[in-house]
Amino acid sequence: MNIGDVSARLGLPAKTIRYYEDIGLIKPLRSANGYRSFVAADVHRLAFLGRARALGFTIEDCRILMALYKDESRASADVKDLAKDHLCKIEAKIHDLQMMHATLSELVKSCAGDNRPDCPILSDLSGLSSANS
Amino acid sequence: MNIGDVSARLGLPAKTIRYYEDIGLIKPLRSANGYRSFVAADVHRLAFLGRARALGFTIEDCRILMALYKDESRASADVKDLAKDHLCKIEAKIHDLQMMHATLSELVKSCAGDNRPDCPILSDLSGLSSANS
DNA sequence: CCTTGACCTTCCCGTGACTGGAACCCTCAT
DNA sequence: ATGAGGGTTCCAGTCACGGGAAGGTCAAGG
Repeated sequence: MNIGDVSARLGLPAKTIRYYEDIGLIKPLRSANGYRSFVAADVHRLAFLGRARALGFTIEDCRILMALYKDESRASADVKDLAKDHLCKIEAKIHDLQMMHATLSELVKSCAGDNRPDCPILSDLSGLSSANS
Repeated sequence: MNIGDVSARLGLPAKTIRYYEDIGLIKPLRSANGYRSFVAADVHRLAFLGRARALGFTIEDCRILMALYKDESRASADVKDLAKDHLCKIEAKIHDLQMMHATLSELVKSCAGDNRPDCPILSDLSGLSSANS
């Protein structure tokens, strides 16, 4: 299989696949013409990568996860710890975003949104702690 | 005021302040010795920037927001539109993260986390759609 | 006067995970 | 022969800074 076929089958951009080879995550063989030649195992690794990335794991996490996957004597605790760690980071990000969302949606709600210049959003950003309530 | 004072007062790293000057967000004067010399207006702009960035606005959004702030004939609708747009992006990110969180926490929950190798997390990543239920 | 240490300056490289684009090669059909 | 549609490499850019080197400046202490 050429890179285009793999790309279409997995929904991963060819650029991304080349990048993954660059950083050593996959090592596809080459055809006589220099084209990358992907076998089933390569496709499987790429699919694994795609799913792990879709869950938000970093590339380095993926490297570790694939090593654990290959290691038949792994402890599932190691995998779980990695996943829990990642889960914490996700939770932290959600929390941060929810804080922003709360503040910003308050401001948006309180802004008239007409053609007059008065704007509580700008007032807040400029440091005027809405002293009109 | 020197950069260190401003940095301490606003909680913005000096590096960040220099970067903001680099990209034209602020234009502090220089003392005879070449040091940046911040006046109240600069500090105010930086504080504005700090708050906007804390709400997750991009630098380019900040540029627009500061222009709107300076423009006394602005329409608050323009500000509100920008903020609503940003709010949508935040909501999208939260949504994505919550999807990841849901999937991943299910997987974590179903993983024994002991010293045996069997691991539903790896099974899922490898493409085995948990066919044991 | 000299030194020390805390500031400040510029400049360049690195981050993460790609994406875009240029310049070129390979293959097949017309 | 020529064009379309693959593929290849390499370089630069993204975003918002952070790290660190090499060097100038300033106030205090010996």
